[in-house]
Amino acid sequence: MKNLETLTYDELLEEFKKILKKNTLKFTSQREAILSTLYENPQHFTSENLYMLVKQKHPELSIGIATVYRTLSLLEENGLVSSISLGIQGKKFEIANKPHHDHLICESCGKIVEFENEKIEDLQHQIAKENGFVLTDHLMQLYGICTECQKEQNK
Amino acid sequence: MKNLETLTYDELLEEFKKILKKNTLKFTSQREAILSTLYENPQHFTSENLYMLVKQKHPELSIGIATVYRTLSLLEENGLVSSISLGIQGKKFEIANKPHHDHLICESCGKIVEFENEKIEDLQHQIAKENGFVLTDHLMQLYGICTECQKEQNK
DNA sequence: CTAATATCTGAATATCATTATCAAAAAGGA
DNA sequence: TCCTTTTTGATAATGATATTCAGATATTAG
Repeated sequence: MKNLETLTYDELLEEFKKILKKNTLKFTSQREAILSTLYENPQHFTSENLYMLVKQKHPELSIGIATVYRTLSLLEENGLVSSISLGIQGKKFEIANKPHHDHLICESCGKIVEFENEKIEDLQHQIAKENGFVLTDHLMQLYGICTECQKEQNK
Repeated sequence: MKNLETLTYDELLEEFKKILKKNTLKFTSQREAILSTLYENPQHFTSENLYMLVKQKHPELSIGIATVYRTLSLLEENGLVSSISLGIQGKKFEIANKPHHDHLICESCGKIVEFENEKIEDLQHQIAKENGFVLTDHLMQLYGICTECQKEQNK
């Protein structure tokens, strides 16, 4: 698979069709609507939020929440979408056509800032190695209070 | 509060009683059974696992799953217990009387190795600062395949 | 293009972990 | 000990996600 970071929507769509074909799955208008909505809105969505936006953007289609869940799982299994678990706030999804990054999350307003840090990645590999693990993935979330919410608290 | 890392069980119990008193809560045998089970078994428990172990260790007590959930929340709010969210595998709890650490998790067998790395912690604070955040907490989980499971796969 | 077949869909229902409710029991202060 | 408040376990409620199923749709062979 090409590096997802550089994909245009058409290329992403081709990637998706290739995956579908490989798994004997069908290309449907619901699946495309979900993919295009994710591509056009590179934010973090809950399943419910995405469901509502897809319905709004594609009023001509009938679409059910179950299809959104099914398609998100499919996309995530195949690396086109990534997710983060936010405890009480639930699970959020985003399109995976951007460089790897981690998340800095405001505990007050829920704002998510993306960042990436190569030094930390290197250290993570080193730690895994020291413990005899082959590293396959990682999750790093920093929690804090953003500038705006700090001001809010001082009022 | 004293540094939890150095606490004996009796000291931990005193800490707990102090917290209860401060919040006008009562010291009950169920609450003590949960705390002592966590102290004597410094592993990672799901609520369900802990519930079963407490029942087994204290057959003389009647104990309900709801009480386990309630007590874990209480302990976590007061820093005596910490938790990690493991996606599909659910939420796991452990007693917080050890140094801060993060987790390296085997995706094959579920084994959890604890580690701590000061350099990463420093970098995390730096990242938060660069983005105007005051850091309150963080979550770092490394996923991989442990030595044993690597051997297993090569059989 | 058409027919045949497998996959998909939405709606409804089921599931599973966690939380809320409530009446009876226990704790702890006077 | 008594009285008030909190706690408890059982059960019901909740909410997010998964499953079921019959009708709709996509793909493929011809």
